[in-house]
Amino acid sequence: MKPAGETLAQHLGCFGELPPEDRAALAELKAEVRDLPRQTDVLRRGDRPTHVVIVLGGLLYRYAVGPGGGRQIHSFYLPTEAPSVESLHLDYVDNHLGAVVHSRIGLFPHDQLHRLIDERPEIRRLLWRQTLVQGAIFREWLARNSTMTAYASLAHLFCEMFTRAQAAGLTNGNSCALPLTQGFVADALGLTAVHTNRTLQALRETGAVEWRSGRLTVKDWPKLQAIARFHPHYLHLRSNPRVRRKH
Amino acid sequence: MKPAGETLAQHLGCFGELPPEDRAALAELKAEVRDLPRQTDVLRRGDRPTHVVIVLGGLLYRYAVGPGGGRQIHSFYLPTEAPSVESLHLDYVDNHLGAVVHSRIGLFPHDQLHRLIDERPEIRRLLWRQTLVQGAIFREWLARNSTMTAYASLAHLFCEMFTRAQAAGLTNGNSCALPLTQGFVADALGLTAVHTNRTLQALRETGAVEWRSGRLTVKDWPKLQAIARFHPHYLHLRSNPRVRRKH
DNA sequence: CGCTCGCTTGATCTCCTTCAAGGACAGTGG
DNA sequence: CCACTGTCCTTGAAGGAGATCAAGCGAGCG
Repeated sequence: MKPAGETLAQHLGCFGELPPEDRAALAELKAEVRDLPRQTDVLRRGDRPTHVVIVLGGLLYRYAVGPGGGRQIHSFYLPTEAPSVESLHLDYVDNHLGAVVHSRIGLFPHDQLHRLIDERPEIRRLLWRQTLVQGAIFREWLARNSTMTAYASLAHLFCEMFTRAQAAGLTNGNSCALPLTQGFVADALGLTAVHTNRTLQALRETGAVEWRSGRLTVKDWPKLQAIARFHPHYLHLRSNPRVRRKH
Repeated sequence: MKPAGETLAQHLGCFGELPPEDRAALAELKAEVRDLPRQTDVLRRGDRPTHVVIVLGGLLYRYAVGPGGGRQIHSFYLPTEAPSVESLHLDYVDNHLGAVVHSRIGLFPHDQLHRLIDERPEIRRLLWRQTLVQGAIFREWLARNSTMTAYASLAHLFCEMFTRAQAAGLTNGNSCALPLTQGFVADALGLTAVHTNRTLQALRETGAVEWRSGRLTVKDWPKLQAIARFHPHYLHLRSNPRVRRKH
């Protein structure tokens, strides 16, 4: 497997130009690699992390648990993505980070990253930007869960995950791994598992998308995108042919 | 009125210690001050701003307009707050920023702030942190709008706005200005104006809170907080007596 | 004085929840 | 090899939170 530092460089490269020296500096980062069994947490609310997490394999998710035991999932994290860069500048984390399925993560010590941030403005710029894109995703999820029907919401989630998988180089033709259960999706969309199931069936019948046994297959992207009203500008990806930036 | 640079310093001070030199450096920032009539926009989706906005008076809001014309409000911005710090590192903004009521804003040129960011690590840290706290607020709104009832959601919004007003030094005893219409609140909570109205009446009847003609009065904070299940940790405010951080 | 904007109320409809239960499948232990 | 168990998916029926449609009212304002 590629060293974790290179993976981080690849991820940051999704958001902007990264000079070769900076890329090399990232590649030299030492990361502790750790395996996470499914349904275990890396970070819990209130923790004061000393490392930044990068996903090397599997699937992570960020979530909060409400007083009634209800779980709100804030985001899913594919391999190459970095879910906790923000911990560099917040003294405690305000939600949980766990593994959906058995996963492998890398841990970069804060001090190493802070050194790079101090010395290399481009790395700083892209790390910062990465946290801002996270914020943009949260806003999009807010709008989606607040205003869209279950039907469109589900399609939207599929569009986003597929687009991000594409940016991460994880797609295989028109399909990618998405090892979630319907319960996880329900908690991301703010629905019940029952209704998610029924909505999924409706989506399947359109023939636009298939999602079975942990694998997502986009059979008709324009149709799926139309159902979801999906526009990837909020992901701030560069060099994705599908992304048309407004100038 | 206090110079805009000092206001920015005050705001950043809500999130962490700011050395006197840094505070002085901020205070020397030159800002263009501008008046905004109500219901006008400062930034529109796709813009490439050259300045960072700070609210000096009135009330701003960040929003997106869906394909069906539906408006999702992502946040409100009180005086002293800075809604567009993220534009320093994103090349285009992905939603609109407008004035709810007649407002006054300050505009800091990007290059001036970039200079401070390069030269003053503490300012950089707090500016970055400010953007991360924004992200935390979006996550909280996501969870609120996705999982809470209209009744609790409305209470939650009141709790948040009052707490933020307190941090900004804008409260007067147990009340603060909140010059919104019910339609704005509805679009923030993902409800209709009609249902917002009915929910508001239910909240009024509890005697916990009053919100009339643009002024919010918290008559029973513990009760309101209990209804909303409000915990301010996500605001990452320091030195707010009400904030109990988990260690 | 009339007009617009925002608040309020009523009646009906629907999307989603809740509760309940059956079935498919994998892992485990006898 | 086969019961046993848990997890996930699926389906049905009933109930509720909030949407939608429609209309009246009050206050600020040109």
